[in-house]
Amino acid sequence: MFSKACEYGIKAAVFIAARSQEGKRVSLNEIAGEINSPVAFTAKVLQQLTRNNIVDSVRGPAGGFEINKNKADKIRLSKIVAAIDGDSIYKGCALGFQNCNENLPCPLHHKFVLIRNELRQMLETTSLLDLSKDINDGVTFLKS
Amino acid sequence: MFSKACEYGIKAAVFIAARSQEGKRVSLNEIAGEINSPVAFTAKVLQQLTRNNIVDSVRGPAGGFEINKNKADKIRLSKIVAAIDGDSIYKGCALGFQNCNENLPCPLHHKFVLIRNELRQMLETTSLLDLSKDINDGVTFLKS
DNA sequence: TCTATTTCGGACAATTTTGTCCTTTATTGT
DNA sequence: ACAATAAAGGACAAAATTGTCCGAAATAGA
Repeated sequence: MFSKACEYGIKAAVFIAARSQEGKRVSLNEIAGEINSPVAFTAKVLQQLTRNNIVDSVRGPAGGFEINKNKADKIRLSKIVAAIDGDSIYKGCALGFQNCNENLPCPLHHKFVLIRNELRQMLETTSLLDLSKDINDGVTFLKS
Repeated sequence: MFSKACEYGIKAAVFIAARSQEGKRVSLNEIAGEINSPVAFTAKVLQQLTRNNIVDSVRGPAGGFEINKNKADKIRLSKIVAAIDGDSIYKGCALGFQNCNENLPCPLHHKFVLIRNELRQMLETTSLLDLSKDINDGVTFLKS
């Protein structure tokens, strides 16, 4: 479904958002520890999120990553996924055709339309605020 | 979503099923030409399908691949996907956790359950016969 | 200013996926 | 038996993804 990079990206963003809601900035090491990901690789993913203005980074002592408290509700999952994996998972053809559509449908086109739209809907309506609340309420988890 | 190998596998299986419904056996070269895939790589994918008893192969002159006319309605898309990519796309966690469930849900678990079930439902109910009919009726296509 | 901390960024390495080439094996027709 | 055809299978190559390492740049505090 999602690439490893994207999985880490989503987990990291959710964790950063959760801590940011509580007014706390988190470091790369904290993040990697919390989401159980390779530190250096996670750093690369975080760079992508930073360049895409999804998270803000601060260098130096007591630096780290954060997400503006008031912006978490405006950052949708689709933005994170698009920044790392592109939007083909929720916009593209199931069989990889570039120009699959109602007029030139692939064998799965009609069967897949509903699923893709539902996935798209989910990604485009779910915000980091939603997800971070669940984490802070202890009803969802970033580790197994 | 699906790997390239799986995309080729689905396309190839649909094409073989379509031709088999018309009593025709098809060669590797015909298949690769029809679905626009690299010949040698497609051969590997077809081997996987053959080993999994999804298609039958016949060597020698006038040989090729076929799918028993009466079995096409019993072969579900899920079987093909599972043979090539495994079942994690329609059974696994969106964030890659091995033990994500109602008791230990990842941040996306509840939002993803519906989508995954719908995908699973689609893959487990769609047969090669269904898909091959559309091809033979000229309402869906294997090439762009 | 100096040091410690932390992200940034480039280069590199390992692994997986994708793709190629060539030999072997089976089968058919002559 | 022989030649031609087509899949099977092994070895290898290229590309993409995942992951590591290390020095540079920025920043805060002493």
